[in-house]
Amino acid sequence: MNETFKALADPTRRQIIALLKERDMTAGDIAEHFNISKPSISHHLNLLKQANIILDQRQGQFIYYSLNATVFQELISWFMQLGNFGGKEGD
Amino acid sequence: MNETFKALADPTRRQIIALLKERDMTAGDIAEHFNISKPSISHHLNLLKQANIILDQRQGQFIYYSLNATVFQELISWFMQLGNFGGKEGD
DNA sequence: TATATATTTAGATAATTGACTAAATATATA
DNA sequence: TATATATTTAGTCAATTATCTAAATATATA
Repeated sequence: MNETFKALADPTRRQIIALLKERDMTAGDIAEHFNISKPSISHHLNLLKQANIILDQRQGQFIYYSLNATVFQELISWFMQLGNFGGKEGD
Repeated sequence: MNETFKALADPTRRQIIALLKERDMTAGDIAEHFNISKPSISHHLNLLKQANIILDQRQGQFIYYSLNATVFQELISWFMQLGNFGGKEGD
């Protein structure tokens, strides 16, 4: 869980997540949306992968990245249990 | 939003959140649950406060900290829109 | 006022992190 | 095999962060 939160604690990585929400993309496609070097993007992708937030799948020369919805479900659960959201209001 | 995610990206701070989920506590009460110095705890509390995750309220010599549920609602929304969770399964 | 308790602020330091360039690896194709 | 493209790995460096001790501030009370 710590890896996951740390992975989310960076604006570039959250932007990558936002991009992957729209469609699966290659590392190169993703890199083109930023002003930072490809190795740096690769590093961010790696952290997101370690955190289980994204999945990768090689297709020939390309590696396609996609979101792993499962992790977001878990995160939502984590937040839900904090606030007793949506539950019974009885004290 | 970045401040919020960064505040969550630390195990000590998430443990503080877990403690405050149970009941409001003074800075000293919180510090007793950890093996780190009070100034360090104070620093973590400050980051959580900046991130709007906790609220503080002085009562005499003591400062009581409590969770700010509003922020968690916002975070849940953030995650929800990523995965189209719980929505229409069409497409 | 003087003293005790609760907490924060200041300043220093070691560890972590995000960025870079250069080099390596994997695949496709001539 | 040789070459081109896509991506990662390695190594370095500056900025950020978590921690500490010492000192300052705020409140309560004798």
